[in-house]
Parts: sequence; C-alpha cells; structure tokens
Amino acid sequence: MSKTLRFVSACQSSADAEKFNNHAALQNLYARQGALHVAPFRSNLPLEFKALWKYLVNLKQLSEYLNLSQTTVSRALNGYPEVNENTRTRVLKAAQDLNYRPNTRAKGLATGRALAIGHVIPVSNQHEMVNPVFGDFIAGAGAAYARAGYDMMLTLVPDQEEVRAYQDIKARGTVDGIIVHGPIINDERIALLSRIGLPFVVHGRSTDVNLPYSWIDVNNRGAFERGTQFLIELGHRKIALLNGLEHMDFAFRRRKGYENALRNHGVFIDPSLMRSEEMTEVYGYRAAKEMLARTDAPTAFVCSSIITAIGVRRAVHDAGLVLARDVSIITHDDALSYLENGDDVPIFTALRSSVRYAGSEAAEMLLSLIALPSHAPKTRLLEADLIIGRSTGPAAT
Amino acid sequence: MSKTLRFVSACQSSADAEKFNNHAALQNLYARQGALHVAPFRSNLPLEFKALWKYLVNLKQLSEYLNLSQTTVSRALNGYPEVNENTRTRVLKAAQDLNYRPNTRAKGLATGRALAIGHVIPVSNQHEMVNPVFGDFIAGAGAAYARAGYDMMLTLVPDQEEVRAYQDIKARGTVDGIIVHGPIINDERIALLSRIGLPFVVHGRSTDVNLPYSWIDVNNRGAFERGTQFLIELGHRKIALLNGLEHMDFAFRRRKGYENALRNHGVFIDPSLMRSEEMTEVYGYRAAKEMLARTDAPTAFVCSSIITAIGVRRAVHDAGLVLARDVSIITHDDALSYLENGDDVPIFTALRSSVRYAGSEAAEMLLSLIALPSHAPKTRLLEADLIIGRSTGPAAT
DNA sequence: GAATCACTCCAAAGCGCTTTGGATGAGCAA
DNA sequence: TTGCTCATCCAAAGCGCTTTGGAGTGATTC
Repeated sequence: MSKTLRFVSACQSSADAEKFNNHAALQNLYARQGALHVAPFRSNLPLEFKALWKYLVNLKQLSEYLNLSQTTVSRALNGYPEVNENTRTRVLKAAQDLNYRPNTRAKGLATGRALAIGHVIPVSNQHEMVNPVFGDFIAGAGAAYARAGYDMMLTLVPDQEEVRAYQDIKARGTVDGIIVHGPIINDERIALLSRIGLPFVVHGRSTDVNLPYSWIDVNNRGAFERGTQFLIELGHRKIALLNGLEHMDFAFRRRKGYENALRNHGVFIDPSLMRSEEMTEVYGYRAAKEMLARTDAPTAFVCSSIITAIGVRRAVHDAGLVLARDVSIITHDDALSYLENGDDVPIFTALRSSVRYAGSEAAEMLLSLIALPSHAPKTRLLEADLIIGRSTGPAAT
Repeated sequence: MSKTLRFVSACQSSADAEKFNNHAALQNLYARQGALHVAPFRSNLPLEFKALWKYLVNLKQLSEYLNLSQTTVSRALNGYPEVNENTRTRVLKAAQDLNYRPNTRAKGLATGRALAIGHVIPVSNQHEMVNPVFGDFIAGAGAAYARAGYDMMLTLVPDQEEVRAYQDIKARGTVDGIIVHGPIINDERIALLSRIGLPFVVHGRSTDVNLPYSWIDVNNRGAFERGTQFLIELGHRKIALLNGLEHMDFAFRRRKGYENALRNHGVFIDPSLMRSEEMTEVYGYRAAKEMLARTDAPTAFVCSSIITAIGVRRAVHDAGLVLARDVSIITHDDALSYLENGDDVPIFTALRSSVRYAGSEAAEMLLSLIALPSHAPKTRLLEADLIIGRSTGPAAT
C-alpha cells in the first residue's frame, strides 16, 4: 500500500492522488507493482508498461523489473565497462521501454555535479534594462548545453548584492559553472569567483583585472578604431560617439578605439561629441537631435548599438536630412535575430559580430573548463566584420 | 584526514586542493575541524570562522558547531514551532556567521520539491528567432522567483521534440512547474502537461483547447479591434495588417480583432493587405515597401510589433512619404526596456501592454499554483492601453 | 504521588542516485 | 586438486537534507 502511495505521488501532486486512484491505468500499474514482490517480472512479461509512460520509474523499480541490482543497472546506463554487453543492451532496452529518466537532483547529490550552468545577469535598479543581446546569446549557449546534457539556470542579481549572490550560487550547489555577463572595468566578480573556486567564463573582459581567467570577447577597440577610421577616410571630421555606459568594459574599449582613430589621423577629440548612456532608441534620438541642432553639427555618428542607431536615423529624418548624404551612421551590430541589419544590402554600415555565436562558443569553453578543471583559462577574441551598408557616404563638403 | 579532504574539496576543485593545503586560513580551519571530535565547540569559541566565509559549511558541521542535532538545526532554520526561541536565534546567528547555505539538491531530494521554475522556449529551426520579448518577460518573472527563493531554469526545445522534452522535464524533476511560452492554436502541450501533472502557466492562450488551464494573456483581439477602429475613425479605409505568424495564438487573435473592426464598419477585408510573418524589421520594411508601391496603396498599417513598425517607418521614408500625414502606423508595444516608445509623446500610436508585468504576474500565478495544487486554474486577461503617438493622423483625402 | 501534558530536543530512516569493496563463479595453469 | 585471474555482479555506504517517531524534562492536574 505504501508503495502505491509513493507511486501515485510520483505521478501527481498528492492533492490529486485521490482522484487518480480511480484511473484505470494506474490501477493496472498498482496491481503489477504489488506483483513485483510476489513474483518478479520477467523481461518478456509486462507489455502494458510501455503504454504507461506517464508513470515515472526510478532506478530501484527498473532494477527490480530487470532482476538486477541497482549497481549493475546504473553502471550499464552510464557506460561503465564491468557489465556484460548482453546485460547492457537488455538494460538499455528496458530503460527505454519504461521511459526511465534518472532524477537529476539525486544524481547531482551523488556525483557532486549539478549538470547545470548558471547565467548571472546583473540588474541595476537605476536603469532596469534587460540587455537585448541576452536572448540571442542564450539561444547560442542553450544549444551547446542541450548537446552536453546540461541544464541552463538563470539568476538575476541586483548589483549591490553581487558578492553574496555568487557565494550563494556556489554554496547552494545548483550549478557547475557560470557565465558572467556584463563585465565592468575592474570587475571584482572575477577575483571573487576565482577565490570561490567556481568555474566561469566571462562574456566580455575586464580592464584592470590581472588575474588569469577565461573570457570570450569581441575586439571592441579594434572594431571601433576601424569603423571610425572608415568615416575619417570618407572625409568626416566631426564624428560623434554614442556609446553605452562607459563603466561597462565593452563601452570603455570602444571609446578607446574611437579615440585612437581620431588621434592617429590628427582629428580633434571633442568631448561634447561623446555620449555614454543606456543604449536605447530614445537615447540615440535625443542625442542626435541635440547635436544636429548645433552650428558645428557632426556629420557622422558611431553607435554602440543598432537600436541607438535607429534612434539616430529618426533624428536625422526629423531634421530633414538624408542618411548617407548629409549624415553618416556606423554602428555595432550584434546580429540579433529580430533585428537583422537588412538583407543583401545592409541598412547600416556596421561592425558585425554575432552574439549568438559568442554564446555558443562561451558555452563550449565553460563545458570544457568544467570537464578539465586543471587546464589553464582559455580566452577567445572575436573580430567584428566591417560591413558596408547604406548609412554611410562621403562627408558633405 | 579524510575530513580535511572533504572540506577542501568542498571549497575548491580538487585540482586546486593541494595549493590550498598551504593556505593559512584553511590550516586553521583544519585544526578546528579536527578538534570537533575531541571537544566540540562552544558557540562563544571560534571567532575565526566568521572570516572564513568561503569555506562551505553543511548542516552536519553547523549542528556539531552548535552542539545540537541536525533535526533541531533544520527545524530552527525552517521556522518549525517545536524549537525554543533562544535556540532558534542562536542557530540563526551561527548560520549567518558560518555563512551556511542549504544545498539545494539535497533539500530538493528530501522534500521532493526542486525550488525551481522552468521556462520552456520553443525554437523552430525554420525561423530560429528568439522572441525579443523574452528578456523582459524573464526580468519580470525573475524578480518574483527571487523573492520566493526559487531558481529559474531555461530550456530550449526544438519543436519536433516537444512531447519528449516535457516528459523529460517532469521525470528529471528539476523544476516544480513551468511557464509555457509561445502557445499556438490548439497547442497540444497543454493537454500533455495536464496529463503529466506538472503545474504550468501559459503566457498567452490557445484557441481550441477546451481543458481548463492557467494562463495570462493580453486581450489581443480587443486591442487590435480597438486600434483598427481608431484608424477607421480617422478616415482610413485601406488598412494593412502586418501580423506575426498566424499559427501563433496571439497573432490569430489579433487578426480576428482587426477583421472585426473592419467588418463592423463595413470596410472590405482585403487579403492582399494582410501579411503574416516572423516580426522582424526587414519584414515590415519589405511588406510596406511593396504595398506602398501599389496604385491602391494602404494609408495605414497595423503592426504586431514595434520592430516591424520601425521597418514600416523606414519604407515610408524611403517612399518619400511623411508619417502620420501620408501614412499612419499603429503598433502593438510590449513596452520593452530597450525599445521605449518615445518618452512624453510616444513615437508610435500603440497598443501598449507591459510584458515585464505579465512576466511578474505569470510567476506569481505559478508559484501560488504550486503552493496550492488543489486550486482551480487561474486566468488573467490584461488590457492593452491605446496610447496616441505621432504616427497616426487623419487619412489623406 | 501518579498521570498527564506541553515543550524541547534527538536518532534514524528515508529521498534516488553513485561508488566502494567485495562476492561469486568460470576459466586456466600448475 | 589448488591457486589465481577475469569477468560479472551485488550489498551497502554515502551525498546533505527533511521528517517520523519517540525520549527526556518539568510543570500541571487529579
């Protein structure tokens, strides 16, 4: 009887158990379960089991069904050598037939591994924006995890509680490693995680951190240097930068690239042409509108996000100007799935680097880091492609 | 000695254990650990513990430290009544001092609850787009989970493997319930999940499903009826609909609303003015460009996404037309954080409904569903606000 | 004074899995 | 026959937590 109850509660929340006692299929199963103790199954007996996929089977039941010990069944399923090949195929078939799925929590407890990866997204309550890049990054990473049989865990962390949050993650043991999003300059999370001993890969880098750590990043400085230089070669001299928040490492590097290009070509670096904010459409619009109203209006904009670039375009139109002819725009493009930058001819001239690809690579890096913890940190620098679209043209003379 | 090793391995990956054996603080701790067996700690003794936050403590160690049984400590921490208040405060203080965090997997195994919620995102490999809405939805939900002490788990499911995937999720026991994203018309997942007995809340609804189930949705039909009617009242008669994929339930309902409005006002429903695709910018651009080139070009567009609307706007500009004067646009607006629809005066006239709020509400619904499984399914219909922006005007005569 | 009760606390049995340390028996050489 | 190796399997001890079924106090009641 207690056995039945266990079985029922495995199928349905206990509150629903009663109603399910009347369920024909369950009754059927119940009878068989009882029979288990009287005369154990032969593998050729129970055909009904196959149809009963919704009733969960655990290792113990599976092993009783097979007349084998849990040890042997476990080993057969996990590919250990000390089991006869005939036995193994028999076990695998039974597992398939009874739709056996090992309980992740139990497996995790026993092995010490969680078979899950955490993604920690910092949320500041000042600008509570979700990075639009996140969805595509996750999509890339998720595929890699699925292949390796890992789950993906998400944690939103308010930025005051960061230290505590990471300790928690380690202590609660829900993940084997984490991907760190949105690194800032001199990000203390890196030292923290190294000390804690939780494997991690940073999406981005952190200037001023001297510890070795694993990261994957776009060459932001290089890309923005190249993009800016491209505008300079088109004759532009008053080039605005609409950057992201510059405590973010990526934005800091982009500004460096932008400034490098200007400096290399002897162009004055004008702080009044540089903005640093959360990269929304409205930000692009406002900043561009304001700058275009000046007597010494910029003739070109470098944007950190295609969304901001869309805002700039709106301001250009509003001002009665024509893109590429009067004002040029070049933008970073993360190749987001819902914001394709045009098709054959891109809308915006852009520095393109697929964030989805980055997600996939980051996941692979982390998985191999977890598999071989003794290996040195890996790093990966992705180059952005400069793709010429319809938003740039020679500076008006 | 074995005790030490356990401790070390709990702190650092085993590969790093060696180097940490030399670490002064660990040595210190090691000594104390050994001492545990000779003369158990008094709570006033070990001050050093406080500094050693990075060394994880489990329930057994905590209880030894306190000279209490694991039972009592567990009860004290989980708020059970059968423990003296003095004892409880002593326990809580010690837990704080030693930075004790219960192991989630173990807790889950023991209680049968995972303390985690799953989000299952269907990915089709035809159009492998990540719904841009997802980030904001998650942000809303995540806050609710965090408050309740739940983790958030993400699973990407290729749409052929759906049935198997949900069975897996149930069997592996990693979550207590799930949020179903992107319901289609007559979505079979709903019946499947009901049978499986996994609590769930659908973000959206599914037409033609007659089972009772929990959902939260925007009144899509009502919103689009209202929006279309608004355009009709402005004098528009040729109104195009740029909808999402219409096997998706939300898109299906939106078309119904659009058609209702036309029908109610005796306006001809022109299939050539209706499109149904993945809601990208380029889609909006192409469709609008094509339609605006016709002799009987539409004078207004109803869009299912602000991103598509941005594409339409681009086509309008390209055609040398002026928004609101020559062509009107009205769009659904999910109030995404990185795509604010302007500020005081919205860019687009829109049907606005915060998807972040929906996420937060969905999470609360699911949590209460899990807490009280016997309760009837809950449903929640959110109304979209019609907000007047600068993209609509009377039809040109 | 015995019985009852409320209040605290504890030992031990799980949860479902892995893994250690054998046990068993077949095969083979001496 | 004995002794040894291999191949195959198993019982039982964990993993870190919750929870059941008491046990030990005093205090209260009759």
